[in-house]
Parts: sequence; C-alpha cells; structure tokens
Amino acid sequence: MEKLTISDIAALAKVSTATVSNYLNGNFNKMSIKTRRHLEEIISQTNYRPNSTARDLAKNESKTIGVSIADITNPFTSAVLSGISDFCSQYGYKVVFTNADQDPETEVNNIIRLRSENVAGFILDPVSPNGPIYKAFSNKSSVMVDLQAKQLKMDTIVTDNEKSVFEMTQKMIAKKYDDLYFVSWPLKDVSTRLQRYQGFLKATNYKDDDSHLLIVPHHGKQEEYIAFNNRVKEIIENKGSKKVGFFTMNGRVFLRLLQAAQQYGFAYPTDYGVATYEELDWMKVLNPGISCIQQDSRKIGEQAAELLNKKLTGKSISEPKVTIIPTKLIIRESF
Amino acid sequence: MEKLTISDIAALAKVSTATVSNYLNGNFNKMSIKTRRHLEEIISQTNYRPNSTARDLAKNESKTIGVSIADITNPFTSAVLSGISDFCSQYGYKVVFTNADQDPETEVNNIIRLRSENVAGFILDPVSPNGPIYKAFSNKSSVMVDLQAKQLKMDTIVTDNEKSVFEMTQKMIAKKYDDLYFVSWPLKDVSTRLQRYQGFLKATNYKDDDSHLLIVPHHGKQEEYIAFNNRVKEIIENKGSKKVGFFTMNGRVFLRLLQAAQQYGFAYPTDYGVATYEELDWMKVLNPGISCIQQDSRKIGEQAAELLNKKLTGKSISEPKVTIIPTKLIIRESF
DNA sequence: CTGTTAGCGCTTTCAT
DNA sequence: ATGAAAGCGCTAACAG
Repeated sequence: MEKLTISDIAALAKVSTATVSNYLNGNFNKMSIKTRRHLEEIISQTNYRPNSTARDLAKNESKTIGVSIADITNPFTSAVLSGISDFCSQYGYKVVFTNADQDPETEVNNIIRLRSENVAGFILDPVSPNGPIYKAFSNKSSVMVDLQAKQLKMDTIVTDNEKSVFEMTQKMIAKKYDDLYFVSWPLKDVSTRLQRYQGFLKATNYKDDDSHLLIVPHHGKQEEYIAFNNRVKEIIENKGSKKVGFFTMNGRVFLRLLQAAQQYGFAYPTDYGVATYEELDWMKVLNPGISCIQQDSRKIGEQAAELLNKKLTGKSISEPKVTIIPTKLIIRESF
Repeated sequence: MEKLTISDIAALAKVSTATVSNYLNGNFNKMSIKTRRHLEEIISQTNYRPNSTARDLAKNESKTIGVSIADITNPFTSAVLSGISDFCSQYGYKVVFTNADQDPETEVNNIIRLRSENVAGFILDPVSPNGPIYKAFSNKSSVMVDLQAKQLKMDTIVTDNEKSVFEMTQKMIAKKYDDLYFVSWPLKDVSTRLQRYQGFLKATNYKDDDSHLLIVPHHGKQEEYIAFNNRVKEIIENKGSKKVGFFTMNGRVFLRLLQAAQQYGFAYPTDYGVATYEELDWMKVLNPGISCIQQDSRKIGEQAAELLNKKLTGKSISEPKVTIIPTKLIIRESF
C-alpha cells in the first residue's frame, strides 16, 4: 500500500494534476460536474490523502500553530491546551507544542525551534514574558495567554485576576476577618500574581509593604518550606482576638498552606479562614468545602486560538490589547 | 525582513546551494574549512533558518510525531506528554497532538487527520484500543501507551498494573483487612482496569463474581453516584466484626470514594482502610496520609518516544511486545 | 572540494 | 473545462 500522490490520482482519473488539485481545493467551478463525480469516486476508493507538507510548501503557508508552554503538568495548562486543540481541529490547524518546564532558557530554545518549523502563528504561555525574545514577536501572528508582559507586544488573554480577588477578599472582610494574608509564589515580575495581589491590597487597604504577604518558594529547598511553615504557625498562634484569613494565589499554593496548617493541627474555618484562586478537581472532596475563584481555563485556550485565527486570516489586526475572561466566585465553608 | 532562503545564503556566500545544504546537514567533510567558516559567519549574521517544510518534502520524511491522546486534562496524560516532549525536543522531532476528550468518534477523526498530516510516527493513548481503526496501524511506526489492545498490533508501554495491585492488596491483607473491595470505573474492555482488578483478585482469592467489585460511573448521572454512595455506606455500616478495605483503581475514583465516605461521616483508617493506584499532587495533604501506587507517567512518555525513534530510524523492529514500567508502593497511614 | 540539476508533491498561472 | 509547466525551498546524486 504505497503512499499515493496527486499524479497517481490524475493518472487513474485520466485528468491532469491541475484538475485534481482544483478538486482538492474545492474549485468545483473549474471542472465539469462529470469529472467532479469521477474524482470523488476515485479519491474515496483509493482513500487518497494529499500530502500536507507538499501543500504547505507550495502555498507557502503552514496551517500549523505553535504553542509554547511554560509547564505542561500544570492543570491550568492542560485546560488551555484542550481549548486550543478543540478550536484548531475544527479549523484544520495542526498544533505543535513545546514545553519549557518552567525554565527560561528552555523556553527560548523552544521558541527558536518553533520559529524554524515555520508555524503560521504562535500561542505563548510564557515563563518570562518580559524576556528579550518576546520583543521580537509581531502582533500579527501571536497571542499570549495567562501572563501579561509589562510592555504589551501582542494580544493577551488572561483571567480576571484583580477584580475577582478583590471581591473574594471583600467577602472575607465582610465575615469579620481582620488579619488577612496573601499567600503566593514569589511575585517577581509575574503579572498574574501581581494583579491578584493588587486586588487583595485594594480590598484590604493594606499598604504595599509585604507585611501581609506570605511567600511560598516555588521549587525551593527544604529549609525554605520550613521557614514558610513556621511563619504560618506564628501567624495563627499569635492572632489574639483577631480573625486570621489567608488568600492563596493558586491551587498549588493553597495545598502548601494546607500542609503547613495541618502540620500544627490547625483547621479551617475554626483556626483560620481561607480562600483560593483556581478550583481543582480534588478540592471538591475537601471538607469543609473551600471557597474559590473558578477560572475558565479552557475558554482561554479557545479564545486564544480563535483570535489567532482571525489574525492569520487577515481580519482585525490592530494595537495589542488584553482580553479578560471572567471568573466565578464559589463560596463554601472555608471562611 | 524577508524570509531568507537557501539560495540567498548561497548567493551571499558565493557558493552553490548544494554546499550550503551540506553545511546545514553537517557534512563538513564535503567542504574546505574555509568555506565552512565563511558559511558559519554568514548564517549566524543573517540569522538564517532553513525552511523545515521544504526540507521535509525533499527528504520525504517529517521528523514529526503525532500524538493522539484520549483526554488531555487527565494528569496522567500531561505527564506522559511531558516525557514525550522532552525526548522529542532533544532529538529534533516536532510533536503535534490531538485530543479526543474521551470520545471514540473524535478519536477516529483525530487519527485520520494525523495520518494526512503525514507524521513520521504515532504515539497513541487510546480511548478504545480495540476499535477497528487500530487494526490498520503498523508496528513499524507506532507505539501505544497506557492501555493495551486485546490483539497486540504494536509495541505498548504500560505500568505494572497487576503486580503492584497484587502487592498492595497483600499489604492490606497482612493488616487483617478481611473484607476488601475493588473500586473502579466500569471495567469493560479497558486493559488497565482489568489488569488491576486481576491483581486484586489474585491477592484476595475472591471469585471473579463482582461481589467485591464496586463500580463508580465515569461520566454518570446524579442517581448513579447516589447509588454508589449508598453502596459504600452499606458496606461500612454492615461490616460487623470485619475490617473493611477499599482499593481504588485511580486517583479520581479514590476521590469519589472519599466523597462518599465523608458524606456519611466515615473516616479512614478508623472506619475503613483504603489504598489507591496513582499518586496525585493533592494527595500529599491528605491527613492521614494515603497509601498509593506511584507510577512514573513521565517515563512512559519518554520510553514511548525513545522506542518510536528507534523504530523510525530502522533499528529493532520485531514482533509487537509490551513494556512494563515499574511502579513504587508508598505506604502511609490510610490502612 | 564544489557546482549542476533533477526531483519531493502540490499549487497556480497561462494557454488551449 | 482542462492541461502544461514553472515554481515553493531544500536534498542528493552526479559530474567535474
């Protein structure tokens, strides 16, 4: 069962390759209804599929979109990919991806590779969106997701970070929590974290002096985690007559907080209140239920792909702007 | 900044395209050291990248591997993808993927699409590995992961399902659990589930009559979940002097069991014992700790890619066989 | 060591 | 309505 080519089909049908090509591209007005039927017949019988590499070369386009992702094991990312993939299969794009595993260098290499694989466009879930390599992107063929660069170079799709955290924090305040902490991986330059922190600060009116900021290491050493645990313990133990509450900046950070608290026998909502950004599968079994901010990660992917498609097909290219996907507050019993 | 081609470089360097091509392909013995340096210079200055589409066409190869995945939001899958992606970026493959979202029809369409995108090889994480479309695959260019077809058509990489469940169940028995249940999504034709169940049966010596099998619906209706919950309640309540233990067939099923038990106020290891296949992130915060079988999902991906690479490069093609990736038993306090 | 040239499979003018 | 033929950017004989 050798791979058939367009000339094989042409020969079988006793027409030229041009006609076959026209058939393949839906230019049915360029042939008689008779040859059209004939070709239809032959192609379905032989099960012929055009070689997409050759087509890409001839058309000098690629119908491929490259997705550079920061960390594929992040559940957020899977959902985004799922959205992208959905859209792309509908619109006939292939999607090739690379995974940086949170390493900025790997990210750069990945992007360079994607470039040379001449993809039609990029969807970028960046490790360091302010890195120099991102300067070189054109808004014509790329969109960024999740994170947002300081200098907006391209359209960017993010969730409603600031506002939703603002609202959730307000709800905690309404329940008389008067000693609140924002728990996060290092903020440094990461827009989502900064925006979420901003929402927190706005709601609490705390000064931006880190006194209510708790940093969890990301890929840290044992001792850094111990320091974090101690800090949590200290805060809860010394709360006095205040009500201590934590807002964790994502699901994994929430996990860390929970571990720390459990280690010292503290339980929510008795000893402390807590809410988190992101709802993950396993949170559903937590008891008491955990209040959280649901983000529609899948939609981020879909929108990104859709927007990219628009750009690639020539519609609607303008100044880079930020699209915000709304979130949903889920209130349970954790504070 | 027009896209440069090989002839541009040839012209700039005042050599033929053949020489440039040779340079690009590392055939340095076919040119003087001088032209080599010269080319090196020019290429780095112009930042020229060969067009991989053209190269693929000319070589009639594609250096692309297609990954058909059953459900990208499954954490197991992300890990596998991560392994694949790692290997592939090292060996210069691009990886394009499709997601079936657990739907057999989508899976078929995805595979057809991948075919027409003429990928060099396939890695298949199947929804229904016994479906007719899988019959058409050649062992020369594909490998299957996670699930295993009844009729082995191609090399397959799975984890050590039966043995590890056998061992874990034995440990429960050693702790005097004498009323054990295997909790699972519907077994129907899914090799991993069947194998795990086999391990359970071997260890317990229960008859294969479903009396110790608890089925959780996969994407079921409310009432099916309620029925499941009731069954769990019933079992625990009526245990009498026996020690009731559950083995759950994966992380999500474990979650379901936990929810059911919690609903009626039952806690492990007091009211029942439990262990599970698969260790997920969030299990680390469970208290008491949960005994589980760790599988190295990332390694499955790596191995699959490595094996596929061997086949594609012509080495070692033989009868399809199954590779088993070892697992690790983690014993904590859940039984 | 270097260049000429014929493809790879498809698209697309331009004739007919 | 159909076909001949020139490319798309690169590779790989083959010749020199």
